[in-house]
Amino acid sequence: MDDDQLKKHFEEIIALTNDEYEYIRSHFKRRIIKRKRYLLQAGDKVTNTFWVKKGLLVACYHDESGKEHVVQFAMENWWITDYPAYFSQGNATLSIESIEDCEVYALSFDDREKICKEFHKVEYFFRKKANSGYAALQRRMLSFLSDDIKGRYELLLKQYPALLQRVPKSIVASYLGVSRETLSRLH
Amino acid sequence: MDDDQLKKHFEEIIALTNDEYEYIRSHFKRRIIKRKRYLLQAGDKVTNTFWVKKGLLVACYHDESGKEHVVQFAMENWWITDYPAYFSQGNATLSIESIEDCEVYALSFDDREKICKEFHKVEYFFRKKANSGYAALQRRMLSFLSDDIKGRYELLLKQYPALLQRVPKSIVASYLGVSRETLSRLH
DNA sequence: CGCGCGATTGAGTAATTTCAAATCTAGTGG
DNA sequence: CCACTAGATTTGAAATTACTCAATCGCGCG
Repeated sequence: MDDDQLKKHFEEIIALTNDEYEYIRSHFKRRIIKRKRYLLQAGDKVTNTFWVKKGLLVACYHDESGKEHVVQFAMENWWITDYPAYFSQGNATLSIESIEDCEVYALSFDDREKICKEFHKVEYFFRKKANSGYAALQRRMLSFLSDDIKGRYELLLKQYPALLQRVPKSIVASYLGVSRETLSRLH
Repeated sequence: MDDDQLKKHFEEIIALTNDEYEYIRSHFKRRIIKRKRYLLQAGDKVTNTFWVKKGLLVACYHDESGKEHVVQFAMENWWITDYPAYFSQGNATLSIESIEDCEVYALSFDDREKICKEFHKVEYFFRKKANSGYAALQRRMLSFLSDDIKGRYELLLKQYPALLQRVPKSIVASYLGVSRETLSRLH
């Protein structure tokens, strides 16, 4: 019914027997969404985090004036949700929108805590994920502090060249914290 | 010889027997540093993360032009290191400097992994810490994307009022990503 | 062919930076 | 108690950068 891409994803960090994997897998709910749909909307209670099997999504914040600010991308094998809301089991500040048709696997907060309790190595897996996510976000933060727009764009280009092929420039601009016109004038 | 502030810190998240705590505690090395000293310098191999018992420090990046960019603060009960370098056991891009006289406890990467392996609940503790750190950093990132300088300053003021009493404004300005002159002109 | 969306370009405006100078403040020694 | 100094903060003015708004361009698709 489904290939073992999720299994491979876990096995990049921890070893799993088939039984263990099947058990873990049973806590995920498959979700198919079309391009340009909301997986999560600001205000919703955030119960799930999503592992992306296929497709591309963005987490963004809509400010009072209606402007959209891109907080996070997620493509294949990345995880996405409104983390501050997820961890505190509160309501979303962010929205998550699909840029392409997507296949994602939802894992609820409670189930995540449950499988972390049940398997020490799953706890380890998510600790490692959290650590690398933090490191990546800190690099982005540092780039905001010390690079000009061109430098930020080039870092993104270097780190995720594939992403820029798939995301409209206006959304890239928002991720970089500049207007689309300014991004367009870089060269 | 030392009070149990570190124990209390762990016990905000997990329960520990005295023996367990003493064992965990034995992996930390106490380090005293005076104001305006480097705990870590760019280029050093990063082996430790530091829990702050007393004092205040900043992690900052010195760019080619010599400008200083503040990536992180740490005061009592916070943790600080150059995380990207620590997790990859590489060399520091950041420096860590004390703003006040400090007492910190160093935990090496290897020891951290060791006690995480030995105690499931310690793994849990550090996963929770990583999660809340990530959420906080994402809030800061979002503030950079969607707030103007005044908004960013007010958020910092709201979240960490005590911090602003202890940190020179020029360093706060750097943390906010603006020149000290601009911060000074806010009112 | 024409529509619609994304990307680019132009021009004027607003915000921030830089550099320089002035002011304030806490600590020190007379 | 006062003068002095070093460091931090504030203020001023010019230069730079990015923004906004508007118009145009380019391209894929019905």
